[in-house]
Parts: sequence; structure tokens; C-alpha cells
Amino acid sequence: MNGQKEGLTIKQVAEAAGVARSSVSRAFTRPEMLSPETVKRIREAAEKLGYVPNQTARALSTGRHGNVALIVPDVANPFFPPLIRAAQMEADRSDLCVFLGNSDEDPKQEDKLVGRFTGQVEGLILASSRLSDERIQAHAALRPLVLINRDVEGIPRVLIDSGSGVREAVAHLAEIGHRHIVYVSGPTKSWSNKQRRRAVRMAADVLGLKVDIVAAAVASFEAGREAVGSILVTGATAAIAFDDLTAQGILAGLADRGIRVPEQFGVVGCDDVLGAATYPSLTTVSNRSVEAGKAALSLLLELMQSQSVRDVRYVLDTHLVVRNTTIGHGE
Amino acid sequence: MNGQKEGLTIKQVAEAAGVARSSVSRAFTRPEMLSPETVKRIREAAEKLGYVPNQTARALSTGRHGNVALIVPDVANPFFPPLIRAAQMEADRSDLCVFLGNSDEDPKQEDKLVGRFTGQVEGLILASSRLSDERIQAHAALRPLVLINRDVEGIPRVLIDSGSGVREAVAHLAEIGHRHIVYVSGPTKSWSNKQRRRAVRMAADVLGLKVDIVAAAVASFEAGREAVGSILVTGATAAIAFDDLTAQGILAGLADRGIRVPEQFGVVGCDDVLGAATYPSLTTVSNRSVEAGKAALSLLLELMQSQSVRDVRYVLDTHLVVRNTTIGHGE
DNA sequence: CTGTTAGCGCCTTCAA
DNA sequence: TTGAAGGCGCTAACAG
Repeated sequence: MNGQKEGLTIKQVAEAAGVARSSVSRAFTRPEMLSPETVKRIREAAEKLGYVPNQTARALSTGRHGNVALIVPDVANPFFPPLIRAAQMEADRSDLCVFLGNSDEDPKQEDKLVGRFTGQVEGLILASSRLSDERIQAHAALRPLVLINRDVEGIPRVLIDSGSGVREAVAHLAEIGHRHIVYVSGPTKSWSNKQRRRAVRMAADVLGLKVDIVAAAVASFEAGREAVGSILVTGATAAIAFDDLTAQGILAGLADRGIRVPEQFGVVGCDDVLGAATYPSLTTVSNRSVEAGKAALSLLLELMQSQSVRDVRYVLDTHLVVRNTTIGHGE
Repeated sequence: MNGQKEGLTIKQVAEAAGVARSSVSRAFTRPEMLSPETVKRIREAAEKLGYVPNQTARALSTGRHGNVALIVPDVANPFFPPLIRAAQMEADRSDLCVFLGNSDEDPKQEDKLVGRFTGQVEGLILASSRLSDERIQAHAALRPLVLINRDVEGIPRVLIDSGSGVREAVAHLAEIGHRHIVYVSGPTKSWSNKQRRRAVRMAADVLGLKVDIVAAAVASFEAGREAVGSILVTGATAAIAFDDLTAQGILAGLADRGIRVPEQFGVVGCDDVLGAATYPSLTTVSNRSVEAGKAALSLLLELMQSQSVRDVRYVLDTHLVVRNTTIGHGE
């Protein structure tokens, strides 16, 4: 079974089955146009020979390749793999092959990849694109194109709203008695960081909590650990970190000073990248990246079918996942 | 710039430049066959029109697609993203597009993916393949094929030898005073698991350590946590886990029981998937997955060029990364 | 150096 | 329902 062979074409199958080449073609693409028995005969002959239709020839003739491309800034950033996987699985259900591109956070590289893919795909997904609005629009004019976490008017997009989860986090902290918290910010230019910081500010205002901002130059374990000094001098009793990695760093810095979590200090991460796989397990904001990947691919499929370029803006809200860095086991 | 257009072929470029279609083709694929000025003229005409060669047509005619495929069991398994990224970057240097496949740990699915890709790629890489030797050999007969972490004779392969790092781990534990350790095993059918278990056994024998094997049904945080009971009854004072996730689970289970790490019990992980980003940071065995991805792609490139099917077996050794779950900060 | 001429393997009108 | 023929866009001999 599945003994594919080289250089095997419809021609040999046609001869073996005693039909014309066009019938062989139809037996695979439009069996309803042929009598059931002819289809059967052809399929059997094909099977016996180990014939497999040549995708490339098919694509050249129809313009349909059955391929899509997904480009991300960094495959190794733990935020993306689940998203990639979800998109993959969804593509699989439609028998599509997916090209993966790694832009390395570089607009030039991303542009190059799009160009390289565009000739052999029916559509693309750009996740957290680093491209300018203009370039995105230019590419979208050529092929169906869906954006993830990038808000360009007129281009179908899937947005993860971390604001909703962050607001829940603030409410949760208020509820368990915190009156003064700090937000440990990430990259200042990041869209997500701005969104999160603003959400913390607004929610804290509404609930009458005092909030300070502490900057962690970059989003990393070490940055979080080093920020602990600044965090503690504010007098706050809990911190919401830009992401989980930073939060883990804060946990380490706290442990260095013998401060117990969650009894003496509460910590909340963002993106739920570690799951429950740390100890103590991190209270964090869910990321919905799986849904985002799946939704983006579904959207792309729709786009590919009906060329109508509707202006879709699909927003996924997030929620707080309470684990053990804000409330102890017993409560 | 880069204003690609649909339905633009060599024909229009040929007319615009006043040459034959074959010259246009040559201007792009073999400029050295044309006079420099002709090349220039053609290229300018192409540029002005926004012409981009059609990859599909080219592939049909030459049999070369410029695509490769990489199939992994689970994109979201943190072991793979760095590997994928490395392969990607390497492919990029040769202007290759890479298809990514997720077999979902399922041989059938993997076989399906290979079949779907095989028609439009020049070669494939199978990472931790779940396929039978026979299927792998069948596929390798059709196209250049490189294996990662799978040892099939006659098929070029890149192997990460966790054995060397595991031996270092055992030596390290012996050196800091442990006399009785346990290996917490992962999936029994896994090649890596067998390799690691054997390495522990052998190294322990050589050093005169007592070693017990405790099975964690699957490799996961929860499995590790639940294994702690069985671990403790053996009387061992340290554990080497199949992977980092399991090790984290063990850490959690130990903490549940108030057992301090590393003072009362030592823990070593495998694969260095978390980096130093946990607290206490995990002593573990490096994974070399980046090198593996890069090497696999280089190997594939060689294979694709010289059809000589040499029996390459490229082994990457690993090393122990000592952090804080075996030795405290002070030492 | 450059033009002419066949295909690559398949799909798809158009007739029969 | 089936066959014949042309073409998708490009490359690769073969001439000139």
C-alpha cells in the first residue's frame, strides 16, 4: 500500500484501464461525471500501479495549490507553538499543506518570506506581523491574508484581548485583600504591553487600588528577578507581570529574599505559557493562542472560498487562571 | 517595489524586452548564457512590469520545487520549536520553503502527511518519527529523507545522545555524595527513554551506586508528581527524570511533602527545556536540538545534491548543566 | 549568444 | 458518459 512511484502519470493509468487520460483525471477530481463502474476500474488500476496525482501539475493547471503559509516572528517563543499547532490541525482537516516561516522579528525577512511563499500558496496568515501597514495591504491585495494580533483596518484579523484577563486579575487581587499593586511592564513599544498596562491602571482606578509601574527593560526571567528590589520599595503587596517569564523571575527574586508566596506577596503572570508545570504554579492570564490559530485558519478558508473581502475583526477575550501564587492551597 | 501581479508571464516580459521567451527564462536562471546587456534589459522590463517567475510552472518543468518538509510529533512540545526554528533558518539560507507537519504522535497521521508532502518537496526531515522502519525505508526510497532521533540503518540520521549527559549527571550525583538514585522513566517505547535508562544503569554500576527504576506512565508534570511516592519508598536520595516536565512534577511532589531540594533530595531533568527560568532552577541535561535541526537540514541539502545515499550517522553528545536542584547556592 | 520547439502532468472546454 | 485537443508557465535541448 501507498507504494508511490516516480514518473507515473495519468497516461499509464489510462492505458492500464483502457480509457482516455481525461477520464483518469475525472475519476479523481469529478467522479460524479463518470459512471460508477468506470471510476472503480480506473481507481483500481491506479491503486495497482501506485499512481498518485501530481500536485504540481494540478496546481499549474488549476491555480489551486492546496497550500497556505503561516509566518511568525519566532517559532521558539513559547507563545507561538500552540498557535502553530492549532492552525496546522485545522489546515489538516481541509487537506491543506502549511508552510511555516520564521521572520526572526525582522520586517525585511518577513517581506522576503511572503514573497517566496506567495507564488505557491492560496493564502497566508501573519502572526504578530512586523510589517508596515502598507506592506501588509500590498500583500493582502494579491492573496487572501489573515492577521493575528495586528489590527489593520480592512484586513481580516484575529485579536487576543489580554485586557479582559488583566482586569480580572486586578479584581481578584482586590478581592483577596490587596490594596496596593504594581505592574511590571515589558517592552515599551509592544502593543500587548500597552494594552496590559492600561488595563491594570483602569481596573485599579475603578476599584480604588493604588498601582505603581515598574519597568523590566526586557521581558525575561533575569529582568523580573532584578525588578524585585524596585517592586518591594513601592510597598505593594502583589505584582502583575507583563508575561510569565518575568513573573517567574519575580518569584525567584522573592525567594532570594525569603519572602513567601502567596502568603506575603502575590504574583500574577500573563500568557499562561508554563501551564501548571511549575511550583508553586503560577496564577496567570490565559492566552487563547490555540483558538487564535484555529480561528485564523478558518477565516482564511472562508476568504479563499468567497473572494468577498469582508472586514472581519475577531476578538478573543482572555480570563484569569487562578493557581497558587495568589492564593494558597488551603483557601 | 515588489508589486507582484497576477497572470504576468515570461511572454509579456519577452514582448516588452523584444526577445524570445526562452531568453527571459535564461535571464533568471542562467544569466551567464546571455550577454550582460540583454540580461539587464530583460530584468528591467520584468521589474517594471512587476514580473515574478511562477514557481509552480518551474517546478513542473524541472522537477525541482525548492521545498522541503519537516514533520514533528508535536509542535507544542517545547523540545521541538528550537529545532524547527534552526532548520527553518538553515533552509532560508538556501532559499528553500519549509512545510511543517504535526503528526500528533500518530503513525497514520504521519504517513498521511508524508504522502501529502512528498509530491511537492525535494526532501523530508522526520523528527522523532513514529513510523515503522519499513515505512521509513519506503519513503526514503522515493525522496531524500533525513531522520532526527531515530536510528534506522541506511537512512541518514542525526541523533542526540542524551547518554553522555546522563552519565555526567550520575557522576555528578555520586560526587556530591549520593549512593542510591532512581531513574524516573518516560514512555517505554521511546528511543530516548531507553537510551537514558540504560545510561543511568551503566554509569551507576561503574560508580557503585544503587539504582531503582520508577515508571511515570507518560512524560508529564502530573506523572512526575504522582511518582514521588514510589520514588521515596525506594530510599533513594536523588532522582534523574526522563525529561524536565517530569522533573518539575517531582519537584512539586517533593514540595507537597515538605522535602527540601537540594538539601534533602536531588533532582535532575533532561532536555533543558525550561532554561534557568524556574525556581529553584533545574539541574538538567542539555538537548542540542538547535544543532540537530541545523545539521539535519544541512544533511538533507547534501543528499539532495549528490544522490549518493551514504549511510550517515551524525551523533551529538550532551552535557550536564548544573543548576540549583542538586547543589545549593552556597556551594 | 539567441530563437524555435517540445514537452513537464494535469485539467477542461468542446464534440461526439 | 466519454474522448480529443489545447493550454497552464516555464525550461531545456537543438539549431542557427
